[in-house]
Amino acid sequence: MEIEQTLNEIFVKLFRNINTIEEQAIRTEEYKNVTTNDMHVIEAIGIGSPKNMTAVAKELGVTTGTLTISVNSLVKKGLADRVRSEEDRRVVLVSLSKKGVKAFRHHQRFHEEMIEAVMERLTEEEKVILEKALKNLNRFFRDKAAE
Amino acid sequence: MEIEQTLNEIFVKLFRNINTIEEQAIRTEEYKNVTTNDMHVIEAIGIGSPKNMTAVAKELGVTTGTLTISVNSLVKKGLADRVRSEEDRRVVLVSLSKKGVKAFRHHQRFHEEMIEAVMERLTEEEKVILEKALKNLNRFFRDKAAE
DNA sequence: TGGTATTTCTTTGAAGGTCAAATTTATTTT
DNA sequence: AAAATAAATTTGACCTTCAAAGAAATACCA
Repeated sequence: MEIEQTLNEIFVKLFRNINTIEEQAIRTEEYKNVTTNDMHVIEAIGIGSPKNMTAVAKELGVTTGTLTISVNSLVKKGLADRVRSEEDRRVVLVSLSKKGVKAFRHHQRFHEEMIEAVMERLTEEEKVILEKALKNLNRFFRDKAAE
Repeated sequence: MEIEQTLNEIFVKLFRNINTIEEQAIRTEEYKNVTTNDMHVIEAIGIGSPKNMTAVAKELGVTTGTLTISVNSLVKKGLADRVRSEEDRRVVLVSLSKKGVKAFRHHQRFHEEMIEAVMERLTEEEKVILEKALKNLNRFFRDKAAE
């Protein structure tokens, strides 16, 4: 009972504030004008080879129309480059600029820190249990989404 | 290494999709026009005695201007009632309507289901470990917010 | 008491993010 | 070549948010 209560409180806080929390982590001096959405799009573009709009939109689960607007923002801020494909001139390829890659790595560090914080003072055995619980959570979300 | 990787993937998904996930859970036939934000405000108003705008805004971490707009939406949808206080006529008291209370309980069930899903196949000992990890996460967020 | 300050809430203006539907441009199919 | 399909952008509408300004009521104090 006690634990269910604690879990519930944590989830409520998490759901309610997750955007704000992440936003605060992102908006340091250097990345003052980078929004959470910008950062999510940066993550989805990634540091590999350029991707077309449809692929990125699909990964993010947004329409391409929405992604167009997001990428406009990134390009305006100098975080991403947008190039028409030579093979198929309908296709637009997006990739991170130098500055974008830097932002990507910065955000990766935030994730790493978060994971370290969660793992803090957990033994290997305990980590395995945590993983199991989180996989349950993931499955719950997948099932919910499929409903 | 393996576990860190899994955790990272789960967190990325969680951060990116948490709103969508919750939205999908909320928007069943009966609550088609209830947004995630509506639901968060409903949670903050709660089923106890009426609350004034400032208190609810503070709990949600938004400005009172924002809350005014949110409450407009709830009132328009018949989910909340808004009454001027008799003691202090500057104060506006908001409370859930019958329909609002019903929505509140509906969302509570979503939380319960989620927690059940996470707890699935965890022993009591394992639950304690999960709680420990989530408290770490909570502390991390609190520290980040305070920075 | 009467005027100033403070408090509570709402309004306004601006900016992001989102979608569905319409449009444009390019490629594929027939 | 014409029609169908595909990729991306544009448009119009809605929701959420904030900061700043405004309105109304209460508190303070001289």
